[in-house]
Amino acid sequence: MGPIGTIYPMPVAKGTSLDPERTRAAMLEAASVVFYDRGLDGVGIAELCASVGASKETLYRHFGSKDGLIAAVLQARSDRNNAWLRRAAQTGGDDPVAQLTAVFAVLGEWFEQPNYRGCALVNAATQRHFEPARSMVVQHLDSYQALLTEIAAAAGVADPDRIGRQLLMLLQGATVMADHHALGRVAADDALAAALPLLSS
Amino acid sequence: MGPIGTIYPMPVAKGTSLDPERTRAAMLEAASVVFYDRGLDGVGIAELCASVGASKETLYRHFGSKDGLIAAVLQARSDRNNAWLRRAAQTGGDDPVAQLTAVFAVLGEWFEQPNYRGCALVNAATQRHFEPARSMVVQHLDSYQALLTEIAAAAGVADPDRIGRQLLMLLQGATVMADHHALGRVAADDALAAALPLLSS
DNA sequence: GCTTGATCGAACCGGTCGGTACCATCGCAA
DNA sequence: TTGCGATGGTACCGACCGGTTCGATCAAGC
Repeated sequence: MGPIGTIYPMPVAKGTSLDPERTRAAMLEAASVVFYDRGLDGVGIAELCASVGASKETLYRHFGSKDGLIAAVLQARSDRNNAWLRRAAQTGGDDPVAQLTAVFAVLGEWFEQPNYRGCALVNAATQRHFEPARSMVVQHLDSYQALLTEIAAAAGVADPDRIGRQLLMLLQGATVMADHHALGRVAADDALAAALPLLSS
Repeated sequence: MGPIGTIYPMPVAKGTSLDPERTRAAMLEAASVVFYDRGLDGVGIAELCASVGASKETLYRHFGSKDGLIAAVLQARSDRNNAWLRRAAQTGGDDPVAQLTAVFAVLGEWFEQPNYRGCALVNAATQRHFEPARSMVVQHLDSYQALLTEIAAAAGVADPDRIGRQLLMLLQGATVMADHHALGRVAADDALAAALPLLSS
């Protein structure tokens, strides 16, 4: 594993303020990419700061600690992924089947990206045993489950909560298999095929 | 996280040979427990050796390196888990439905164990990026998938490979959800309920 | 009894990492 | 022009970790 490519080339030299928020966002984005790709413990603070052309002091002023940075990264990932899925579901209009199909369609696109490494939240909870990660992954999965339960309820199933859990199982199972096997879009297609009958129960 | 409890109290003092194989097995067992509970990087060689009353030199003579120890631990885990599932499936006799029901029944028991932390192989591949873990988790999932595909084929489904993948998705999804939520046996029951219709397709 | 091999315990080494401190620098506002 | 706040760069610290080495110890076989 080589060093990180410079994502946000800070143009100016030493004491430029530029914009604290932009610096913070650049750190967040770089950390998000590299933590996802190489793991939470696979990259040090020094290398991360060097990749964005910032100093460690600046990072610690913005995030307080590495755990603080990790928490911010995971929160941003969770928010973005949830927005992706909900926006996809909205493209399905009022039809629950179309909503679910759209959700698994974007999952399939995600699975085929070359840098796909599974769910960042679940991975983080596995890699680190500090509490923020544990609670954030639970909250993250709850958000997914809420969306799937809404779809199930709209389809008029007998037990929306149960169907929501089963749909989330298929989603998470496909996420894992697409990571370790090179299934790509096939994983999403298989999951959708197994999921659709659940909406008619 | 306190120190590791002594699992295999070496009774004798210094130069006892006792049995090299027993010493090796004790190290393997202790490492398996603590790696699963606290993560591959969450415990050091020194603490691990102290917990079994062995010296680092002995560990390195048996396993060569920490990665060698990890590989041995993962191989043992994979073999044991596969044996569990296959033995469970055999209790279902010739009935594919009974076989699948038995498989998810043992999964449910596993999920409810207080030290349950998800699939050790998948977790390991997430925590470390060295190749043995990557290839071993693929082989591990392939073994699961082979069993499930056999069951699907015995049920006479149209596309056993596809059904096998879908069953594995449910299994892995339940494994993840039982870890992060406190679902326990419910996860296995939900997964089985979603899996059974797949055998009639 | 002597040799051989396995073992423990402890010291040691080189490297890495998270985090802190200090200073020179720069933009910007007064 | 002056001062202030944010910054980059660098050195540093203490802790931990994987791995090696060495001497002392003990059991077993010849």
